[in-house]
Parts: sequence; C-alpha cells; structure tokens
Amino acid sequence: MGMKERRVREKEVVRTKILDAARALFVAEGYEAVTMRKIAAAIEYSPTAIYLHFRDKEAVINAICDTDFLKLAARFRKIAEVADPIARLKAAGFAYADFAMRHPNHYRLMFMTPHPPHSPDESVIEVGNRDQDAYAFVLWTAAEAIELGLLRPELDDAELVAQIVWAAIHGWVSLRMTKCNEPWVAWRPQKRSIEAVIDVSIRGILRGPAVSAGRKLKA
Amino acid sequence: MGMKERRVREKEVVRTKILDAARALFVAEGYEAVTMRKIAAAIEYSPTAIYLHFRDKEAVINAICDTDFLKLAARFRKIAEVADPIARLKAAGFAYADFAMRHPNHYRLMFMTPHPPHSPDESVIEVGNRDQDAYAFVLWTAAEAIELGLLRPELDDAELVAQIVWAAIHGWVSLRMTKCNEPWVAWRPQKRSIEAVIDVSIRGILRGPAVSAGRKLKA
DNA sequence: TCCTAGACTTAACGCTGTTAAGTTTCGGAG
DNA sequence: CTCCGAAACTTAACAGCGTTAAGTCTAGGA
Repeated sequence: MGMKERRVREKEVVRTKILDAARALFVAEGYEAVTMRKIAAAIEYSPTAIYLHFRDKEAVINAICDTDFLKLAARFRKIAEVADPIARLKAAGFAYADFAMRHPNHYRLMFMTPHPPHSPDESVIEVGNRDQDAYAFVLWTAAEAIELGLLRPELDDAELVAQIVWAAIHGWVSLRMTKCNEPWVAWRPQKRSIEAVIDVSIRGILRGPAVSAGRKLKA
Repeated sequence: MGMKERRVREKEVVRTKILDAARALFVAEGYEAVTMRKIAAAIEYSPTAIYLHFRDKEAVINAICDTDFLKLAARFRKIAEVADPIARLKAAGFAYADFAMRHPNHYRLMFMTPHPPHSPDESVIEVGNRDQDAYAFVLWTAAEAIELGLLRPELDDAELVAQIVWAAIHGWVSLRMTKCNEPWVAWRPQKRSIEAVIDVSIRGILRGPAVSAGRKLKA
C-alpha cells in the first residue's frame, strides 16, 4: 500500500535537495548566480531533472523566498503582542530592517525587482493575514494608531500611513544595499542610522506632543 | 588637414546612433531587453561594431544614464535658488520623485541595482558638485537647515539628515515601481501619496512648532 | 603605387533557460 | 513469472546572450 507514499516522500527529498542547493547559491551570490546547471551539479543530477520538481527557475527561487519569509512573519507574530501601536510600529520597523540586512538577496528579489503580477494561489503566504503578510501587519497597526487618535488628524488613512512608514524603512534598506560601497555617501553606523529613520518617521506621523488640536502651522 | 577631424566626427555619429537605439530599447523595456544584437539590428551594423565604440554593454547603458541624469541636475540647479532650505528640500523631493517616475528604467539601474564600485573618472557627473550630484545638493541643503537651527537638536549631522530624507523618497519611488501592480497594496493617488511622504519626513526632522527647547519627551 | 591604420564583418566560444525524445526503473495486473 | 505503464531521470539539442579572435575592405599618406 504505502508504496505511493514512499514515492512521494522520495520525491520530496529530491525537491528539498534542489531547494537547499539553490538556496546556498542564492544567499551567497544572488539570483543571477543561481543556474539550473549549477544546482544540478551540486546535487549530482542532470539540469533537466529540476524541471520534474519545479516549473522553471523562477519557481525554485520563489519557493526559497516564500519559506524564508515565513521567518519574518514569525518575528512579527511576536511583535503583535506589543499593545501600544506606536511601540509596535517601531519594533516592526527594526525587525524588518534587520531581516532585510540579514537576507539581502531574498529582500532584493522580493522587494527590489519587478515581477509579473504575483499569482497568490501558488504561494504559501496568505495575503491579508497579518500573521503571515507583513504589509497586513503594518496596516493593522496603522489603523489602530489612527483609531486611538495618536496620529495627526490629516493622516486618517491607514493605507497611506502604512505606505509612508514602509517607504521610509524600505528606502533605508534598499539604499544601504545598493549603495553601501559608494565613496560619495558617508554612511553612518547602521544602528544609529535606522534608529534615526524610524524616529523621524514616527515623529512625522505622530500628533505633536501636547499641542492642542487647533494650533498647527499650515506651512 | 581636417581629415582626422572628419573621421572623429563620423565616428561620433555612429556612437550617437548606438546610444539612441539603445536608449529607445532601454526606456521601453529595461536593461535586460537591451541586447547588443538588437542594438546592432536597429542601426544596421554587426553586433561587434558596437565594441569599437564602447567597452561593453554596461558602458553603453552607463553613457545613457549619465547624460539623462544631467537633466535632473538641471532641475536641481533651478531649485538651488530657493532660499529657505526647508522649502528647497521639499521642492527637491518632488523633483526627484517626478524624475524617477518619468524615467523608471534609468532610475532602476542607477539606484535599485548594485554595481561594482563606480569608477568616477569615466562618468560625466562630477561627484560632490551640487550642480551635478543630487546627493551633494541634499547634503548642502541639510547642512544649511542645521546651521539655521531649523532641525531637532539631535539631528546635528547633515549626512544623516540627508540620508533620512533620501531614504524616504527613494523608498516611496522604488516601492511604487516594483509593487505598483500588486493587488494586496492599495496605492493612493500619486500626488497625494508623495506629498504625504515629504510632509511626514520634513515634520519628522523639523524642530517642533513653538515648543521650547527643554520640553521633549524622551520616549 | 604600396603600406598601414582604422572601421567593420564573420565565425566562433562558452554561457544561459528550456524542451523533445529516449532510457531506465519498478510496482502492480494478468 | 511476465508484461505493461507510469514515473524518474538523462542526453542532445535549440535559441538566445555577451564577448573575442581573425579576417576583410577602404582610404589617406609616403
């Protein structure tokens, strides 16, 4: 009976081999360096064997990114316990930046290269579920901050607020990644720098400290 | 006598043909779509002819980006006339975002893909000259804002301030570019969105309105 | 008239992702 | 036990890429 299941299990083994070999290449040298032939050589199969397990090269690398991004989701799940939405937003910002800097090639592929409209059905990640989808998490937190009246009254749109803070942190991350070795920009220490970015973003959206609602400059 | 100059002139013509053909491909379809063979076909030369005018494919595309980026520099030169550094920073932010959205492929190549340490001698752009180098422009403006005491006292580092606002706007631009068609993020109208990003960044770095120096929360 | 320098082409190399066709292996049915 | 069919895998190839070595052709200068 269990014959079929054994076959499935064996196939799963090869699939995992492929993913592990591809991941090693990917984290070390990035998308371009991952070659069907190199993966094949690493696992001692022929290049075409990979196509029995994945539709194409993109599918291989998407599988890697999907599984690895669940680790970020796990960290977010912890952060979700923070009650204060502002503190939560800050914590998420740090976690996001830290994750990105630790997995630069994953990050680059997922957030810095354009893709054909991602078909959600073939991904593990559940869109809109804030335990799996980082954007949904930020959106949820922004909505809560608005509801508690913590933000400036113009910022009544959670989607907009989420996009603002996401942009700031993503901008910091991606500039660091692509321009880290440029001689014409003097990067400050990573910790100090990301702290400043998060601090400025939060202050920028926050309702001013003890300034009564009516007293705002229009400039 | 003028024979040599004529030869030089003729060579320049071919060089320009190459650049024009390559630019057309580049703006329409991006780096990957620019192929030595396609350029060659467009100008009715053999692919190898291109190598008589450019070291390699990268050199062709760098030449395009360099010349086109001088247009951004021209806009910045106008903005340099704005006296108030805060207003100048805002104006530069809008100009930067506008330029990026109008030349997405240029922008992607220059700011969203990693390069081997750029050798400055073979580029037209003069690093550190704020009339040609956009980063130098922002740096200069940030330094002036600090000097005039317009920013929060912790932000006494022009380089850091420049990086913060650059990150925010670059983040907005690059997210828009790569994730513009994602169904899971509801982008707000471009104008409203970039205005919010710039507004939040500026408010985040600005000394609070009429809050005396001693009264800041440490949280 | 001959020579040389430069512009250009042809043919090729080694690499890529991908596919059509062929081989090998093996559990299950007759 | 034999045969079949399906699944796993390989070999060989295609079309494309950037790049280069070698050869051709043209025209100005001696």
